[in-house]
Amino acid sequence: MSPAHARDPRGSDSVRSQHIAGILRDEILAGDLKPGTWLRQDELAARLGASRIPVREALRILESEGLTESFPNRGARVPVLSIEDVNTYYRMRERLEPLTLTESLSHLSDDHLARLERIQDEIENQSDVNRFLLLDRDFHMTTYSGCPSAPLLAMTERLWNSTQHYRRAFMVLKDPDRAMIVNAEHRLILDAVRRRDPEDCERYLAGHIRRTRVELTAHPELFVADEGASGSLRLPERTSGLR
Amino acid sequence: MSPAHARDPRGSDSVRSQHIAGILRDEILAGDLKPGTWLRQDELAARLGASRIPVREALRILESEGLTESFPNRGARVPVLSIEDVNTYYRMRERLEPLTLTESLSHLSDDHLARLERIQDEIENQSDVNRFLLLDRDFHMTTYSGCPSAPLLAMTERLWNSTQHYRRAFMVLKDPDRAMIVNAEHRLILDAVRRRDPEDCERYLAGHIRRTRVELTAHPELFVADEGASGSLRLPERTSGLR
DNA sequence: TGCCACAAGATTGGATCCAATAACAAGACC
DNA sequence: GGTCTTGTTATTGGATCCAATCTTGTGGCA
Repeated sequence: MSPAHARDPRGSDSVRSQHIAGILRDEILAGDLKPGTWLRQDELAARLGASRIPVREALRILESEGLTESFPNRGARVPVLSIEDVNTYYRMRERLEPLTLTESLSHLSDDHLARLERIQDEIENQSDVNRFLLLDRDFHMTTYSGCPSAPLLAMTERLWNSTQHYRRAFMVLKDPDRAMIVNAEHRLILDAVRRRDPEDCERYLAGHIRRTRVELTAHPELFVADEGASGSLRLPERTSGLR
Repeated sequence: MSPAHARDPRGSDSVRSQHIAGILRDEILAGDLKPGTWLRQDELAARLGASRIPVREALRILESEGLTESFPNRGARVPVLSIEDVNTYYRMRERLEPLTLTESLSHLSDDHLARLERIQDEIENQSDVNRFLLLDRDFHMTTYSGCPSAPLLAMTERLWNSTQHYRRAFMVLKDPDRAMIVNAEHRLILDAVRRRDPEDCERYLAGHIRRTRVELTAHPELFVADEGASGSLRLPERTSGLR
């Protein structure tokens, strides 16, 4: 995965705000910017050598991807999720991603399958946490890559992005059996994909996500009460009523 | 539903960009701004009496809600959805909204139930298309209003917003049986909600959405090939690979 | 001591001006 | 005649400055 700020200058990154969004996206997903971190426009502008305008735009772009949240007159930060939030995100994933996968299924080429095989092989032959996170994401996204619906793909990616930090926090808790279980699940999914069997795809993918959710939410210590990062501040009350 | 631009000036609309976003949101959902319409920053700034900066921000806000889409150096427009897009949005709804409803179920008060009863009564005693669209949305959103998860609620609302225009276009095709069917479905959902029965809630809600999808996508004439509105322009190729 | 008013600093929001890019049209060259 | 090039115009993107808002610290007062 090439870092966004190293792409072809004539790509969509020729627009400064998208370039900045790419850098911040990488930093958030890599864990350099943790939940609760406030993203000051001044600071970012200085650090990235631009004015605050493209930084503002970038923060909006990231907000639309679920990677930041912003409060009027108060700024933007990396969202802090409660254990309930993460639980719900995973429940959403359990329902949505099987759809993404079945929509993708008939469009996957043999090249895709070969690539999946390679990725899974590598997953089984390494043990670095960050490497696993990258490969795992790559594995699933490759199974989804045939999905012809851009909105469905975007939503899927958004759900992954939003929970990335907690997935990482969970992974550092070593568990001797986990690798074996994950690999078994991946192999079953890969086999169902190879057979183009939508029912088994849904079954094993939903199971994979569900089991991860159950394990993840069994560790409440991964979720700080709320902002311990910087600035104690009353969060705006939740807009409950949908207007 | 009070129009956004008439809210308390000390509300979140005290920020100009959100005020503008509110106005445009209403205009898009009301059908005044149709799919394919380009949203020129200059024009909007002049019409709404502001500079282009808050307009830009507003367009980003709307983009994060799925109500507009923007292309670098080319501007923003109301998205034009193909019949496949709408089909997929509805499939997403079939999976997600039953979850929203079951999450909401245990938090719904008797007041909510009384309100649902009133809304459904009114739905059955009127025949105006726009009034129906408002009431129908109100009915479903009220059933969801107990959902404690803000992201899930936001995603649900987003899916509704994105397909609003096509729902309206469908409604103007008169069908003598439709009202009866919709009312029967709503009554079953309402009953299941009253009984706090998550299984029946899921069943009847999923059926309701699915039947609507099937009927809607049986009318390909509702979906123009692509932009017939203004400006023929090559759309940027879809970013297929998810990086 | 506890609490409210008020002022100073920090931070975001908005307006204006300028630069960069894209769509469009006219003309040169083959 | 067709295609490539080259200005022109419309439109978006970015920089700088100023205004509005929020946070925080200080002091008065009961």
